[in-house]
Amino acid sequence: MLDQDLISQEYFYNFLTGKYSIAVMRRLQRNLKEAGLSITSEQWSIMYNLWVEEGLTQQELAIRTFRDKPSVTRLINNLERLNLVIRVNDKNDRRSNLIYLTKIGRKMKEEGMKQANNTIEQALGGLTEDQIALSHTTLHRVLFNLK
Amino acid sequence: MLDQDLISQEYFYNFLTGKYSIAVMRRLQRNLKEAGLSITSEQWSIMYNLWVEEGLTQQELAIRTFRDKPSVTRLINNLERLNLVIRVNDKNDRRSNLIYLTKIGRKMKEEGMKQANNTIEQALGGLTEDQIALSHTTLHRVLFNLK
DNA sequence: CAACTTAAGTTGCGTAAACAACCATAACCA
DNA sequence: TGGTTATGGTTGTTTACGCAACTTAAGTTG
Repeated sequence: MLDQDLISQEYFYNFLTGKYSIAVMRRLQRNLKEAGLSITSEQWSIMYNLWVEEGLTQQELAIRTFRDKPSVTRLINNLERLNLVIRVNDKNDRRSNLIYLTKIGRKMKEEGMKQANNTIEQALGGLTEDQIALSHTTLHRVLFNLK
Repeated sequence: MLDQDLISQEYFYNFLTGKYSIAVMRRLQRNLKEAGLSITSEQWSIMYNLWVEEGLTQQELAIRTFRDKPSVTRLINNLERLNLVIRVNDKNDRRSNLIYLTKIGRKMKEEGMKQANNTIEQALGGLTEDQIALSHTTLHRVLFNLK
């Protein structure tokens, strides 16, 4: 095996063990904290989806965040305890909870998105538009393959 | 904002919340399980580094797996309980533990690597060599930026 | 409409993460 | 050489994850 192959292999295994995403999520966490937002990167991913659209069910949030139902249940529990979201029982389907933001949750959007964009800039610094677009395609395919 | 921009933004935020890596790690976990290996993907990442080189310190494993020291302590605890690795106190530096594989741990290499390669194939199916090489460059840069 | 299946959410259990505080040993240096 | 600093590892606390089992409500069908 050539050296080049070894390096490629290492890249694959880094990918496999989440090294890249650990790095990104850790940075997001840090940026949120430094901006005075005491939420985790996992909680951020729920909040992000609610900033885009309120009144989603937990099921829908699970799909959009790629987490399982129990994880969402507990994330919502914690966010509810932080007074950032509330569960509203769906009148039409009493099995479902519709998740809405509180005033505090809505107010957090501006700074929350700012820190997210900040993190992305830090992560992608020095890369060209083309490079970014291409890895977009690649990662999209990965998600498609594994779904 | 154009639709295309919205899609790009979504890609960024997926990246931020670890969606891709959750997918990959979950698949690795599943493949390991189906092959009868009862280790987690996190444990796999420790084992992988030991399959490459035995006798590493926990500190060195922390660096190579991009995890913090307490995480490695507990991963090694669990792997030791599974009789896959052992801690050997370093005679030259009594603060350090050198981590070695047991016979069982060494025997696991073949199937463990097979399932890893399997997972990578599943994840990257349908992508060209060029696409893979390019996202390699991109992700490498990300790691460099955030380190 | 009763029996069966599907769907939404919760709970239990074992594992893993980050961060801070801590202990023991080694290295530094004045 | 004695005190300070740096390093390797562990422990405590809170949060999060995956999987399986469970409850309750909806939908399906004979």
